[in-house]
Amino acid sequence: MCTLSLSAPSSSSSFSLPLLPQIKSTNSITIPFIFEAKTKPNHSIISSYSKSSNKDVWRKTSHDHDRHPRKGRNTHYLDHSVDMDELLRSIWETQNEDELFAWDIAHGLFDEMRQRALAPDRYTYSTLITYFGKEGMFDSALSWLQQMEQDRVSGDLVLYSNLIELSRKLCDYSKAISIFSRLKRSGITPDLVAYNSMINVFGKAKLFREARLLLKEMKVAGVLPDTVSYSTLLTMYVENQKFVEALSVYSEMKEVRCSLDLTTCNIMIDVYGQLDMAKEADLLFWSMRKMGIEPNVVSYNTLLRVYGEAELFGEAIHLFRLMQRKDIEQNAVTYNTMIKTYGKSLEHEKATNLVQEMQKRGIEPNAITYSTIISIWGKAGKLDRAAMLFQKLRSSGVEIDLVLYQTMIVAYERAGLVAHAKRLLHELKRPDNIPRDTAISILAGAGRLEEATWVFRQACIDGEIKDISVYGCMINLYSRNKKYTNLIEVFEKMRGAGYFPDSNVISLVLNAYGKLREFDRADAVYREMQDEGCVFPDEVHFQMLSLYGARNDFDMVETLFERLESDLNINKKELHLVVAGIYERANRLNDASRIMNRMNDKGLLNSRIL
DNA sequence: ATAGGGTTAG
Repeated sequence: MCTLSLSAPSSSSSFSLPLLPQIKSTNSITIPFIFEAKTKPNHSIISSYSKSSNKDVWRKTSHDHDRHPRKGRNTHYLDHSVDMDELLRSIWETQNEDELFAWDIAHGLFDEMRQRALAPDRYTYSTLITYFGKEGMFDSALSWLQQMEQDRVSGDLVLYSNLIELSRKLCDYSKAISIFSRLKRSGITPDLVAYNSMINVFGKAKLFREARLLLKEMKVAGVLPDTVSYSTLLTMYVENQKFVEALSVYSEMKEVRCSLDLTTCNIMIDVYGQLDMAKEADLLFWSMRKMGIEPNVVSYNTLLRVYGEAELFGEAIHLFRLMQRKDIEQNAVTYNTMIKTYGKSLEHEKATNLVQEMQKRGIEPNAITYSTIISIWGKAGKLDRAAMLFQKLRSSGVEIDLVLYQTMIVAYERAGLVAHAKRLLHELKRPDNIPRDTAISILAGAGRLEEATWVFRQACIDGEIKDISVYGCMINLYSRNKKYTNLIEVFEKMRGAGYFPDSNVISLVLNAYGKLREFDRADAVYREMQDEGCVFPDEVHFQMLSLYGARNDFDMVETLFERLESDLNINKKELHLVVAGIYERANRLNDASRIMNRMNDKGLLNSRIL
């Protein structure tokens, strides 16, 4: 389990770095022991204790060696960062429960290297950053990056790629983009995998244009996009329901003779299905073998869903049983899909039977199975059965996730049992059996302002917010309810925890600052995020323009307008319309028409921008 | 010397 560093780390007196967690003095005894243990590069000592997560064992053994902590130690191992790497690995293998402990040791080593005039090189930093990052101690990892840049040690592709991957896994896409721009600024050419990661990041950040532009950039940089590049792009469009765009990417792929593979086919079967092109989906599936691609369980499951959604119930059940006859792997997804299809064809008994069948075959039903069947039973008027299952799941300790809860609430509401629905919502306030993150997301999603606020505050105090999306949920909730002060409070907590806001959050935050007439702070956030290398969708820039307009700061409107006008990525027509609109609202009609004329002069009226 | 990317079910 990763532990996230959630509190804003404060600087410690012994080191000059910003962003450092405070070092607990009680841990200091452990550092000498690490030095002792590695007196000779003797990994066995460390690894033998690394099996134990009990720090007392460490201390006891340290004592057994009966040496003075800071005397007579031999630190040859510090000459090479490989040893450092090995050492850190050992430390982390102890699964130690305290991140400050790890930080303490790493810093002790680092300090030691400095004292011995051993210059930390990029491998030292790479090791530190990778390990802190992998442990989810992202702020610590970044502060090492800062230290590295201060030391004028240049990072390399591996290091930056690691950081990008880390941000991606934490869903901190703005940060990933920021690191990517840092990478390029330091003169490194990303390779194919790095580019593909970034296509994914831009997609997740919903920066569609930037993702597509990356393909062009790759070609310029001499890195040819491959099947993964294209399928990443396809996925981006699919995730955002832009199926027509996906089709166009697919045809471009074939145009440039980029080869198809299993994943691409699976994605495209899905796309055809979503576009109600079941026939094409069917055709693609059954021609895969001719292309030398063996369909896998994902291909089957996807086609199964396409059949179901097209109400081709005969085909669906036929395919489902064909898989069994031909001994093709079936999994929970297969069953869940088929159960859903039976729900659609109003055969809820058959759906119920399938739940039993999967259990008999050792395929464990999961939260999706349960919420599917609860929903089916609810619609079939078997609410008692649904409620009983839900109760049983809760008492059996199965993790109740967000959708499962909501399904049951919706089932109650459908049946007119509003009191029951309310009771469930109320229970979320007592987080005995539900993770706080989950509870907050449900409460916020259900628009329960007070309950969500209460649980969120508690969870912050207890340091239980582990998921960046929780902040987004709360910010959305406050925005919907025009609680701008609360919104800013959440935003500040989010920044304090080291997270970067995504474009949606930025946009809501700028809006909130605008409503509170805190224009300077809006401006500061906008600049800060840009300095960090964040890329904004056009809307965010336009919003900032509007804020300057609302403050009657037309100098800033003009300055930003000029800058955006020279930015190739901005939609120029919309930019002019937005600025003209700002002047119009301020009753500066001369300026408005000046902007409109400028637009017409440039022939932007009918131009298509990317 | 160090690593890393894309697909299915509520």
